[in-house]
Amino acid sequence: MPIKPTESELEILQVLWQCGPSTVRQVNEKLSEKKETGYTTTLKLMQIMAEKGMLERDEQARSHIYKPLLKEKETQGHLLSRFLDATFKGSASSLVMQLLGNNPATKEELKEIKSLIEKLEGEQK
Amino acid sequence: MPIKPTESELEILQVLWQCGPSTVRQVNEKLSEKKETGYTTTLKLMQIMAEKGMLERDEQARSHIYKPLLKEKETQGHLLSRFLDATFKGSASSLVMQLLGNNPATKEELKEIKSLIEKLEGEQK
DNA sequence: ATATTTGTACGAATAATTTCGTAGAATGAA
DNA sequence: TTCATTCTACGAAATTATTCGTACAAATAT
Repeated sequence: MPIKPTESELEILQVLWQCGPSTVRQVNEKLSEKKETGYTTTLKLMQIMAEKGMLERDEQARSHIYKPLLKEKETQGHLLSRFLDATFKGSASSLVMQLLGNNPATKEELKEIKSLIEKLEGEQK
Repeated sequence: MPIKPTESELEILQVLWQCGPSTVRQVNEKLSEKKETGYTTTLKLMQIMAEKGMLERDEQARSHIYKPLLKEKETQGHLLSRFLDATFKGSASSLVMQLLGNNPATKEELKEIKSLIEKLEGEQK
């Protein structure tokens, strides 16, 4: 059973994936751009995540440096597949319909997706 | 801010969307197919959902009949857009890539999606 | 050297969600 | 009638997630 990060944990992972290994302060600063967040709150969360095996920390320096042990794509994949089941009863096409129908995608995104589909159709034969 | 059903609440909504207005027992029976669930647990949840305005209940008969006040598509849309932001930083195309890359879709699904994209590309111009 | 700042540790308060036990009313069967 | 079953109501325990205060060690500045 793959690890399921909570919402707050995911926010932290996003920062680490984007910025690379970071200190609590750096992560907290980044999170604070979006929303009010206490330093010790972020600290505690990251400590818990380390305990859970989501993060690894380097205690060499006084400010510990954390890095993600979960891979971005892989985690997105797990979360997506859970979400797909819970919300769309597993129907990928309903999800995509809903997605493209509502959230207007850019022309580039559409082209990108289309070419992926064509590639898949090719493979499938 | 749209209402955000919790996971358990969503499971109940799914049953009601699929089966139409139902009693607690009917919902509980349906849920039990998938996983162990106590009757009073389901009852309590549905009562709370009614308080929150997610369900409406008809108290005419002794067994109250509940029906969803949230629309399926609409709710899926809200949940999806939250999920998209939280997990894919809002990038619809990454989500679709991940989705089609992993969960193999059928030929029909792919065709369906492709024609939707072509329609959208047409509109956009 | 002493005061200020910056860091970790950690317990515990708070909040949100889920589960369950028990009471008692209504219904149905023996 | 009397007993068993099927409901709702509801409080409260159990669980999970989030937030925060305080203590104190290390580093830095005055």
